[in-house]
Amino acid sequence: MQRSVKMKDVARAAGVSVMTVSRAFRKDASVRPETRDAILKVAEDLGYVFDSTAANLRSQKTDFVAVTIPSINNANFAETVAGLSEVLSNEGLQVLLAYTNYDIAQEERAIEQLLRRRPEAIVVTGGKHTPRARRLLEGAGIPVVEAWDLPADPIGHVVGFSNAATMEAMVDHLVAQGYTRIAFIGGDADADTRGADRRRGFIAAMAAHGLTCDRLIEAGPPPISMREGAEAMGRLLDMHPDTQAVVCVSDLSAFGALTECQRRGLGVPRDIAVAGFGAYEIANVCVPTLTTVDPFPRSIGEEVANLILHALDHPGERLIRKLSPRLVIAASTQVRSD
Amino acid sequence: MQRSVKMKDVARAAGVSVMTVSRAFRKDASVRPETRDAILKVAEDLGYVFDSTAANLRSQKTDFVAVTIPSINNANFAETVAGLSEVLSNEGLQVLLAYTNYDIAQEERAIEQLLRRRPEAIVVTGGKHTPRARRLLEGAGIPVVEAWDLPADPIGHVVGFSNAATMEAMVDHLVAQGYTRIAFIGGDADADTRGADRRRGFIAAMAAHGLTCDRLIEAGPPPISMREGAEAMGRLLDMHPDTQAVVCVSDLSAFGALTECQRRGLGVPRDIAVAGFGAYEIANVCVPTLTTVDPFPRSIGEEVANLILHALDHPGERLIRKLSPRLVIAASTQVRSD
DNA sequence: TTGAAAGCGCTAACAC
DNA sequence: GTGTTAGCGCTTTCAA
Repeated sequence: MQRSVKMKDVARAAGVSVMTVSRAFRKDASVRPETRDAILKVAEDLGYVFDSTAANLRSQKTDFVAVTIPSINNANFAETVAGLSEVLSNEGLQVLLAYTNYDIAQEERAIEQLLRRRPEAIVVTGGKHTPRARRLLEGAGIPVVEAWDLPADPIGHVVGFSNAATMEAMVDHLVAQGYTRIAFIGGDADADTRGADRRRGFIAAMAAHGLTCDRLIEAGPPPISMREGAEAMGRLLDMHPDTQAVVCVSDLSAFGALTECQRRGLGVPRDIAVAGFGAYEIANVCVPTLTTVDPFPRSIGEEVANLILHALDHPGERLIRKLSPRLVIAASTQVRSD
Repeated sequence: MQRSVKMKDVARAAGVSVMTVSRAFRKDASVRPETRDAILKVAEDLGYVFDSTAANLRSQKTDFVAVTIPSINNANFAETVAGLSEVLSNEGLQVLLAYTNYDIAQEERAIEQLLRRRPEAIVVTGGKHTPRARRLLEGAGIPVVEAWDLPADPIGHVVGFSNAATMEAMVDHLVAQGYTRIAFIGGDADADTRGADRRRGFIAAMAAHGLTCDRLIEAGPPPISMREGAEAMGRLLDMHPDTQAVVCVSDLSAFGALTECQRRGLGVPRDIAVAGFGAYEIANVCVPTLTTVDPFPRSIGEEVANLILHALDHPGERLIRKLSPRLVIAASTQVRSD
């Protein structure tokens, strides 16, 4: 089969002008239906594949939406991207994805590369960026969406929630269950900004209840794995054996912590309560089920997509969509009453 | 900041021709170092962002590598994409990702859309495609890689392994442990071809040992979740309470099955052995740790990337890279000897 | 509904 | 090391 069959070749074979072939490939253009069918058949027979690169240049439209996420290997961000892709692909838009590895310097590089592709809009995870990244986004001339966070000084649109505030509800719940010696397991404070916000929220919520906050365990650089969660739990139990409850920065580390309790013969929640964040599937399947926070990651993606579609039609508007994660109370933090 | 600052504007501001600006943006081009630095500074000050769409058209190079995966929300495929992206991005190549939802009709549409973007190479997961998808790939005139499988009739290059063969080692191990009444939990036979291959391999391996294969549990359309694994395990235990071991199509369903045993008060491996596939992190963290098969998903991605880099320099060669997954024996299938 | 001419913003090719 | 000319494969624009 031929490489580089062009519109011109299809046009010649179909006995029409290139412009008519061009129209035949656009669903909204006016071409006689029989002409279109004939052209598409000829194109298929010749093995013609439409060349977007040329169309993009001439029409100054790429139908790309650029997205940065910290890591592809994270069920929450993957869900967001899945929701985003699904909505956008129905509108003929394609996601162009880049990873930042939880590093704003890498984010800056990713943003620069992505903007060169001339996307219609760009979505970044989180609200902390290098000054240059911020400048690039501000000057891009396209809708910018910051997701998964509520930046104090947004660049453009926002679809997110307060990571810190989710910890209030969590600590309130634990205190209501009678726990007072509560620990937090999380990553390095500065790298994963959403995790750091949760830690900050945890500390604030403990203070609001007049509780001391002397059990903050560092589990290393993000993302915190199950194994790191288990190791951190081991250190916590060694240092503070009288801990009554532990909040983990994610369900993955929480599950790791849970297994460490299993290995040590500690009952959850009988001897110690464990909670996570993210409403990963495992939280709902493991034994006991894990108390967690559901940030509705797929909805975030869908909301971002809908916001972009709206913003492309209504330039100038700035939309802030504040979402409300839900505390999901499960067996791992509930005092049994039997 | 200005939208649509072009090379021409940078050239004028820097007092050089556009061609010199063009050269300044290519690391290999010959420009006087001082000239380049001056140009890049002027460009940054003007807020110029290089336009790939124009460069791509003129140079007939996009630096895209197209990739289809069944689902983004799968740690194994995510690892493959991560390995692929990392190696390719070092060479200035960017991954353009599309999802198929384990559906070859959707794969065909994804391939068509991806080829319109004129990628330098295309990677598809698996070796089963619609006739038209196959024709598109064959006629694309770029390196084609089928990954995660060993197709009987490859389109181009291959980086994969025999999913069926992995089950031989698994069944051999279980039989060596003394198990004979062994079940398989998997998805619908036709959708997830890799899962179907594992089931086929399981059946063949059982036959090779002279064992009957009357415990094949259908857990629904792929991907099989933890929850579906748990439900399938429930059905298995209800129908065949004397089952001694169960092989699950993935670690996620295996973990679900494990939790179902926990809920029913069955000891693993004391009362029943459980094994999975994929070497997901959970297999190495849960209690007991799960016997599984490690297909080295990140290596698959890295191998694919290296193969593509080689193929771009050596057209005409056809490379078949056959990988060997490793059986990882863990606590969940080992008869305790204490 | 269809066609002809012009050009999107870069870079290949060649000249100096 | 730098500049000039032409053109990548489409779509915009205008005309019929």
